[in-house]
Amino acid sequence: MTQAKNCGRGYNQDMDFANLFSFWTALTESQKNALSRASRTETYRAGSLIHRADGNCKGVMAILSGMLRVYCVSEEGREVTLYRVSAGEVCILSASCLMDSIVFEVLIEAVGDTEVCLLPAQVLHRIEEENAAVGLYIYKTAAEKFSEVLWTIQRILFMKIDKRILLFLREEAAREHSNTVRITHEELAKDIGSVREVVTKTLRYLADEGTILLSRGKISLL
Amino acid sequence: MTQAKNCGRGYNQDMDFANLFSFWTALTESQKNALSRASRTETYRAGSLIHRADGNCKGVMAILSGMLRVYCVSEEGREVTLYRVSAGEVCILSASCLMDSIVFEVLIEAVGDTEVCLLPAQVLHRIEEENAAVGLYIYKTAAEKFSEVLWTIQRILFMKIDKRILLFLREEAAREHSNTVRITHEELAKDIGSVREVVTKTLRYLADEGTILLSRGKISLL
DNA sequence: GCTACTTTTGTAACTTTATTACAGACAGCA
DNA sequence: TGCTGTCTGTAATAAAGTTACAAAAGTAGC
Repeated sequence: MTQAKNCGRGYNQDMDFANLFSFWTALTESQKNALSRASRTETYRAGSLIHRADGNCKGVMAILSGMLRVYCVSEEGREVTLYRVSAGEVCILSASCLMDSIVFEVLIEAVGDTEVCLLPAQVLHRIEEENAAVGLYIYKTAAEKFSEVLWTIQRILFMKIDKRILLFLREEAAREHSNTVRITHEELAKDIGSVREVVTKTLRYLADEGTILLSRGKISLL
Repeated sequence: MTQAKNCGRGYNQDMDFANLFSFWTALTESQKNALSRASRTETYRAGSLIHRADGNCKGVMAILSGMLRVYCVSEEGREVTLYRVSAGEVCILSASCLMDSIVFEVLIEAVGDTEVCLLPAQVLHRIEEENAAVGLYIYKTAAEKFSEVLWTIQRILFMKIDKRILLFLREEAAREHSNTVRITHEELAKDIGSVREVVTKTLRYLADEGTILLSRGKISLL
């Protein structure tokens, strides 16, 4: 029914889109057609920058495979990860230009090689003016993400470094169904909003204590 | 036309509401009537708590006079101010229960004696189901506030304490059209996300340097 | 295998900020 | 005037971030 030039190749593409984007069912047929025709898959190399702080932005993207990292940077280059977006989830801040009178100073990069289904900002913007459900979806999804970010921030502000590290490792372990997490101290530092040297020292302390086991590029929970 | 039992007593109450709440014009007559009848003014004493972290919440409130402070607290009781809401502005996080699948761990207190026009959550929730503009307004306003919060957080994470203090003082001075700010070190510490002792020391340094002038309960910019 | 190179980890000295603890200064009021 | 509570000052210590450098582990080319 709806025709996607680039995004998805299933028998029932309408259902594919509906699974990726929860506002899909609120669209008219012609809106669905316009969006699915404008949609396209994009592939990003590990480490490549998808979104900068300046005005222009790509649009709403559903992650098909891989992972994105949304983070902010200080003038000196210190990074703090706000959250990650994994396969099956939607990245909304890559559509920040659709939210007027709001400017987010955030960057988005691909963690591993990442494939997304992109709904371009331009087309979404046009449809938003016809259909209030689109605007509602965008702002609601953004607000949801921000509530997550607030939790992350509260951890950084109030929790001591050793607890933050352990909490992060346990969450990662649970997500990957393994008690070994493949990550460098540098990455871990960015994820918990700290710096590499402090993370290294704290990890060493936790290892001496017998809580974790360290090896190059990976950490095992005991 | 619309009848407000408690909120406002002007000749043209419809216009009053429209000035306070930008979604007002998108409502039907009966919705306006229902809301304005359910609305009420509430007065809070300086320092009183308006919103806790738990589930229940009051609703959307426009500040008529005074000021609210939205902040979060650590387990040990350390407070960090996220933002303030002044007369003429709208407090949206006091309606957090209207945003489903979102939980904000924030508190709201009255800074000075404060008078608000409250649109109760219950009634708003009913109207939201009939009129998409209400939901859009709520989530959009929340997203806007969060973008402000993100700036505040970035300051706390990346900016040194002396710059943060001076920036805050200059903003306060501009807002009050006076280069003397009435505030205690304790309050200032909460506002910039630090602690009183550090603020006292830094202020002393700035005073010795000749940038500011200190006296009990107030700080003057030179 | 050996060497050159990159990435990752380790460590130490130092700075900044937070925590803990206590004391003095000031203002209002009984 | 003295009492009381709030506000400010200070110091010792702990936690975290910064700067600087080096060792260890992995990778690629020969």
